[in-house]
Amino acid sequence: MTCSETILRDDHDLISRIGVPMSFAKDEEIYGQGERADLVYRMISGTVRTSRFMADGRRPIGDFYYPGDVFGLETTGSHSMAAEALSDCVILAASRQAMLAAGGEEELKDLMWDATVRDLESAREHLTLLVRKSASERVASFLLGLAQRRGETAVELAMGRQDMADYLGLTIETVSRMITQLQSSGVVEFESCRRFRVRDREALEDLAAA
Amino acid sequence: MTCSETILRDDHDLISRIGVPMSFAKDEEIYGQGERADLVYRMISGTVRTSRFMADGRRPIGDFYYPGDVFGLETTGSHSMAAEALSDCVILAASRQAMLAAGGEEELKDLMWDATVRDLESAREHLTLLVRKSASERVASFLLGLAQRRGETAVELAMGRQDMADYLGLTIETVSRMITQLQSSGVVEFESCRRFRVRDREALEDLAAA
DNA sequence: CGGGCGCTTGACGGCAATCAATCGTAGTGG
DNA sequence: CCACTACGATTGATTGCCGTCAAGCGCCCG
Repeated sequence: MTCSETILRDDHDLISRIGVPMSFAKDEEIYGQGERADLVYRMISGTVRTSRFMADGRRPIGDFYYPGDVFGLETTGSHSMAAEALSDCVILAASRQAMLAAGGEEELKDLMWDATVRDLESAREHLTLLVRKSASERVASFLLGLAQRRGETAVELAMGRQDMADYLGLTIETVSRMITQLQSSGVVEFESCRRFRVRDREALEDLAAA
Repeated sequence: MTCSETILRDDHDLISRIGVPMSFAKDEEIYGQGERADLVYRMISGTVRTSRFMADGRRPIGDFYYPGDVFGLETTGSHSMAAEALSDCVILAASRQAMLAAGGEEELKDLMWDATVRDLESAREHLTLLVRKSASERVASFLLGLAQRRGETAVELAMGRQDMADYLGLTIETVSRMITQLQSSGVVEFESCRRFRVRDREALEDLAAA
């Protein structure tokens, strides 16, 4: 982990104002499960996933975080999940103490509120995704979600098949099969296994719907 | 829906101070999906479930709320899910306006923060439950959760099999089979279909574990 | 006593997990 | 530059769990 100097700063945001930019390499751990949570992070570039290791090897994924997202807040004092870089990342980090000193309690509260609300909405969306029964619906929803997060037609997948599978509650083989299926029905097109393009948005929405 | 007079009030809580007690009969709707959310509720007695109706008939359950819980807050202005009484209920209701006038912004913010944090933790727990693959693990986790929420050994099930099934992402038949299975292995004992007792807590924890 | 409703049980089929092999791409060393 | 390796993704074959359909049971209430 190294520090970088040339980072765009948005002075309207508390973290952006006092945060320290840090770089993480792919697969590097940002914090571990169980560690004390005294830093708050804001994504500048790259993608991060939070996950928890379970005794039997299953690995539920909490969430993915993209540029602009704030993460690392916990309602308790310690991290219930670990955070890892899915790709090379640049992340601003700021301590609660420093933020209190720099911006005051009010601004810190607002920041925490926004991040928590976002986490809650994300968790709810994830829940409805998991309750959807069929594997194809889950995969379709996931791809659609990515596609509408970025406006573009061609979307880069930040994560590999295993991470998708963990997030969707499926196996990597099933995810792969569903993707193949979506492709052969002409709904999406994978240029490479990490990059796809929506060919028939309406059909994709129908498959994702419910 | 009728109003009741003789309700215990806890004056340390904003809702308790100015809330209006309301009674709901079993299966009565407290608010509907899509309605404007300007009231906040606090359970006094009974149980409430929030759920969303989907086009194909599936009905994901958001959460169950028990005495003491606060619900009805939304991060947007309207209710994304409906709330219904699972049993006869008494609930305190207070409008945001009235709470602002009576307690001030600070106290309302604190209230919303606590309720939102609770919702988030609950959603995360629900997520790990759904990612658990096997039906028996889900049912075991659910029963264990209920058992540790109430300290007692004998637990009353507030909801029917259908609500359990919706919450667990299973069918009512599968839930029933798993319960039978748990019973015949001596882990729990159902005195009636709405009331059970944990016979071997350690075994139940093992089954729920992961 | 009879009807209705919710729960349980049974038989069967389908979908996704598992096991296993192959393919494709990227990275490495000759 | 090209083999060779390694790893992730895909595809195939088979198993097994859970959903579906259907019947039976128990309980409450009229």
